[in-house]
Amino acid sequence: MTKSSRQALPPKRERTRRQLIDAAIRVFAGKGVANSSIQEIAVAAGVANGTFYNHFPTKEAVMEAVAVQTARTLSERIDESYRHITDAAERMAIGNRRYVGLALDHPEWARMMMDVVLVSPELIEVTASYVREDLQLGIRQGRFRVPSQLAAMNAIIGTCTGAMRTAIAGTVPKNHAQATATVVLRALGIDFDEAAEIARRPLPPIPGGLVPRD
Amino acid sequence: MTKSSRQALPPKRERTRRQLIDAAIRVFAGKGVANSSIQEIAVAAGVANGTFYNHFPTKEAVMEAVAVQTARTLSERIDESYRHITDAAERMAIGNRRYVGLALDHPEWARMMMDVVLVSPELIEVTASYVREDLQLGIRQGRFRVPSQLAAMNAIIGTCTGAMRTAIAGTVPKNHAQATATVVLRALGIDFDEAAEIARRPLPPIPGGLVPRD
Amino acid sequence: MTKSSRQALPPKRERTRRQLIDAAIRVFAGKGVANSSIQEIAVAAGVANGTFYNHFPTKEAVMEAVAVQTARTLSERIDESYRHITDAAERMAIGNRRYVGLALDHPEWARMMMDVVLVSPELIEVTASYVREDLQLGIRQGRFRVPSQLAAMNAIIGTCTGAMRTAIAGTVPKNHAQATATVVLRALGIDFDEAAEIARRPLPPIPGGLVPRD
Amino acid sequence: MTKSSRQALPPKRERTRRQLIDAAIRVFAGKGVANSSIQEIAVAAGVANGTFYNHFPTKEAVMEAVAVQTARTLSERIDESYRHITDAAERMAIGNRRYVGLALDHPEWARMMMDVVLVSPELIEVTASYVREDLQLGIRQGRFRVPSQLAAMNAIIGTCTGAMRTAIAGTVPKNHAQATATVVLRALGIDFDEAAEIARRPLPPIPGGLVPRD
DNA sequence: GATGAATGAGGGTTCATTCAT
DNA sequence: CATGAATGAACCCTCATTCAT
Repeated sequence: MTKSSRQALPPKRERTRRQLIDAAIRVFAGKGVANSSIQEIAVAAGVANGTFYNHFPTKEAVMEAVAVQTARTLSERIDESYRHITDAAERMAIGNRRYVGLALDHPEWARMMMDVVLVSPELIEVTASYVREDLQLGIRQGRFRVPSQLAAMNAIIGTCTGAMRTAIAGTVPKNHAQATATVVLRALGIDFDEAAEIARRPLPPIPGGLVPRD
Repeated sequence: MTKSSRQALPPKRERTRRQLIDAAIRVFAGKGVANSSIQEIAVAAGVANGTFYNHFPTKEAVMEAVAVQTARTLSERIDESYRHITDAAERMAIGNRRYVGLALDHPEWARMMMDVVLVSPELIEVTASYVREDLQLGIRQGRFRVPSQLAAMNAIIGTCTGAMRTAIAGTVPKNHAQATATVVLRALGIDFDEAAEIARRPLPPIPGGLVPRD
Repeated sequence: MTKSSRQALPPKRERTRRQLIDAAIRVFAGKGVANSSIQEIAVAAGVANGTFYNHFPTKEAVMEAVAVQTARTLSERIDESYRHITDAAERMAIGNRRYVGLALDHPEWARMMMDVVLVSPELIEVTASYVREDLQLGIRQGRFRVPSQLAAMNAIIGTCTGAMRTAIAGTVPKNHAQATATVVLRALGIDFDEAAEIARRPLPPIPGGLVPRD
Repeated sequence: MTKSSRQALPPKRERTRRQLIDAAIRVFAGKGVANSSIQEIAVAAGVANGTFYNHFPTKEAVMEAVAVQTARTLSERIDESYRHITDAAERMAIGNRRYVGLALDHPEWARMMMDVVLVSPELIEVTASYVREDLQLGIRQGRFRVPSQLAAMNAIIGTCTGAMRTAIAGTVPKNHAQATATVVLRALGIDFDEAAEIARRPLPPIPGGLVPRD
């Protein structure tokens, strides 16, 4: 077959797969992961329900794909936006505020992410790996002092997760994202005034926005 | 008839209700809340499925009952065990370690609690109210310094939740509970060495154990 | 016990029975016979559901009681209101208009009656017996001429039933009851102008109203 | 493949739908609409219960399909059989007798039809529209004189319905259909002797019989 | 008689998954 | 590969009915 001889990846199959993932994201965001059926995803993707199974063996599989794509996209964009920052504390404060801000600006999106993570907890590792690098950087820099890496990771992710949840749930104070970042920095050993100051620094811009299309 | 002359309430209904709640706890602990059906709960309680509906209109209703009973029992026992402690920091460190310890000692139980909370997030308030009192006590005592109460609550609960989740998921370092308490105290403004020291103090005993029957 | 020594009928049992029938009427009128449960009737009657079975062996039994009481009450009141009318045609026109008027004034009531009749068609005989007497009277008087009594009964009851149904369903012309009575009289052999005139004559008053309480 | 090259529509879906409708007709005729379950219909159709829901969202939906198909078939066959008759009175008398005859010859069928109509009364309109045309034709021809079209329609349909019901219920006189038609004609203003004569005229034949297969 | 908790058959509905076309 | 009809297990929930108190 002569098919596009230039591009190695067969484009048709890949496109359908992407349609399904995108559709899943929309459906999950709209009705929550638990209330979404495969049929709805197929309809939203504009394909027959049987087609789903040519790409994903099960619902969890598509959730995993959604989680991976979402987390990867998010992490990459955030990471890129502060590539020039070298202080681990500041990097941490930026990352934390990004996630809380996501929950404030796109609550359904954030809810979907957290839903997905709940079902396949190992997927949090995609995000966690970025966080861990900054944590380890801070430790190497002597900026952070923690009793154990695991406890520190739990503190960072748990605090942010909690902050996102309250942000999604309803009204939060104006300084929610800053306060969250401040608390995290303190948990990592930065003292109060400096933590608060770092958490107030302006966020670097993100060229294409944080959330792809929507 | 001599029946308990003091308590007038017909015991039958209440007993069945209790059977159902207990059965729900067992079933939830065994297969997770999401995978548990009402029929299974009824069977586990040794009653007909229709009986369930004489007591709870829906699965969420029984989950609420489970959550309330669980959280209340737990909170009360923990609270009672450190009634004599006046330092908010120490109180906090005890409470935190209790919950992490629960996840280490009774992972299915802990998993069940977290499942239930996820479905009806408002139920976390039962536990949170105890936490909040210690937080406010610490603030009044000048022990804690936080950028916002909400952020602090998120840090406490989020960090502990994360620690419980990792404890449930698999292997954690021996000092997991201590490290978690230390990090939380640091997030609240206690400095490292003191936080670590407080988190190492022995836990007061709990007379009847933390988890009722099992 | 001295119980009312005067009244022969034990009043308690009879009162409960009546409560149940009245409650059934209310519930049936409110939600339709098919959607009404025995439990609802018991609750509406203010008794325990088990009590129902001390009075009626089954749902149909209470429906029958409802139908008999309703039809009897209605028929008796209507009959009494035109006891002084001797012309069978006029009697017929009054009866027809009463029923159509019932559907116009108390649609839920009428709907309930028709529901009940549908489930136990033999109960229509309670009402039909009154109609039949007027039909036979008219035949004896030489006012009516019909090919068969059965066909005539079907015409009278069928036409009124249809008129009631359309009345319940929605908008009908102002003269609906009159037009219905006119058509029936014509089916029985009265010529147009006289039929129309008879159907326009004023209805005799009904002292206590047609429908008991409501 | 030679498949029917003319009709492009995929035949599978339509065939299953038809199976379901036919099965519903059989089941409804056998046990009454109210006592028929969707599962029974599915079994009778030889498909899985879930398949039902690929075609009808609810029991009422299949009832509607049944009613429409039944009423349409019936009306069309009857209509066609007297296409050559121009006198509205005779047309009316034929139609009336057809329906009463249906109840006499195929009581379960007739019962099913009436059951279905009871649940979705708007479906009677399919049949009523044919009746209405003859009524209006008669009025234009000066054959009929009625106080209101609605009352006349109620008389026609109500009388026939009643006659069908008594026919289904049990014994009726030999001239039942004729007597019914006579009474209806009289309600519409035809005088007795002519009405009786018209109602006695022979019925035009119906080529394939009135009821399809059974 | 009245009570009301318990029963359990039965019905409606969903949905992940299969498979012939 | 895509299609989409069919499948059937599993679930939720209702409610007439029973029965010990």
